[in-house]
Amino acid sequence: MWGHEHFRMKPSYLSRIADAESQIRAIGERLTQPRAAVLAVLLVSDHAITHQAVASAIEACHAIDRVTVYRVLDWLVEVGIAHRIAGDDRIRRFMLNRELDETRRAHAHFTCNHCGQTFCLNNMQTRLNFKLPAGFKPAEVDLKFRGACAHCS
Amino acid sequence: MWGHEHFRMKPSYLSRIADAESQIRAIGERLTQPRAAVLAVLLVSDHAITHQAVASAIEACHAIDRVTVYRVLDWLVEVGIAHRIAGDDRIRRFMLNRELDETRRAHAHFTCNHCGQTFCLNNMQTRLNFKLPAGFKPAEVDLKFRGACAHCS
DNA sequence: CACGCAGATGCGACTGAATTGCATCTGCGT
DNA sequence: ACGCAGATGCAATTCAGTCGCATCTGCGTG
Repeated sequence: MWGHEHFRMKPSYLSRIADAESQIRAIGERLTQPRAAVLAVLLVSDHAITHQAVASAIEACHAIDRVTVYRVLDWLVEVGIAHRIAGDDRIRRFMLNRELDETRRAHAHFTCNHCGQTFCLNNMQTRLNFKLPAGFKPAEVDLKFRGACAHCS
Repeated sequence: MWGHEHFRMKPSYLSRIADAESQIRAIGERLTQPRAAVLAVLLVSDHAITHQAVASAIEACHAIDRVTVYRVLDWLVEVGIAHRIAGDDRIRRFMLNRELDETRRAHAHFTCNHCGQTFCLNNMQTRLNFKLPAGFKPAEVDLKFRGACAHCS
């Protein structure tokens, strides 16, 4: 039920290395091979993936250190290219930001109880009118669904 | 900034041991000393607390095994007395269910970026009208806020 | 009230995600 | 081509949570 994180990830991320490189250059950050590889892996994934999945995908082609993958993922979050999702299983998943400033605004994620995948619902039409207790000032909102995804239901 | 999980927890949970015991008996479950102690700790906490915080609170009075605390917390969730909150820091926090059937319905939590505490906003008036992509069938909804809490803002 | 046992506890060892320290290497501006 | 700030690789470590197993105990039964 779990553990098949990448079955909907295209066979290779190599085709997107060039895209990744130009995206990194575009924001004026230092371009390195690990950074391009990690970003390329995220580019070909349509759902949030774990550090493990990223590392495995790259290791199929190049040797790369696990720690470097951790650091590059953190860096991608830092520079605003990707965001991190804290799962109930204590494993962090990463996904590209499709919209500008997505990190600071409201997120919506859907985790499938069957295939275990986490999707990012950025195109969702949501209006939540909440009334927080007095004094509570939210900076970020994270809306998380659990259930059956479109492929498993 | 982090690490002071219990500053708003009353000095001792011992005054609530009796309450805890009767609550456990009321649901027809086996009453043991660790179960009463863990439940009593949750009873005196107004926010979600970690396994660590529960264990420390009890160890100040009785000796108790870390693993037992884990098992009792899981058991409390299982029987519907408490619920678990997955934090961004990969640490699970536990809190009593104030309303019946709270576990299955929508949750709302607020994590303060200043004091690190997680509050349960069960009295929140929220109506979220969301339109998920076709085929996605949510079973649970979890709404998480991050920002400044009433005491830190 | 003693007995028996299912199930709870205690203890030690283990897992696996994530982090840290440090030596080495490399992208990139000069 | 050169130099160095910052990125990488590697080994060791941390820490929440889990597992296996021996022992103990709550509680129903005779």
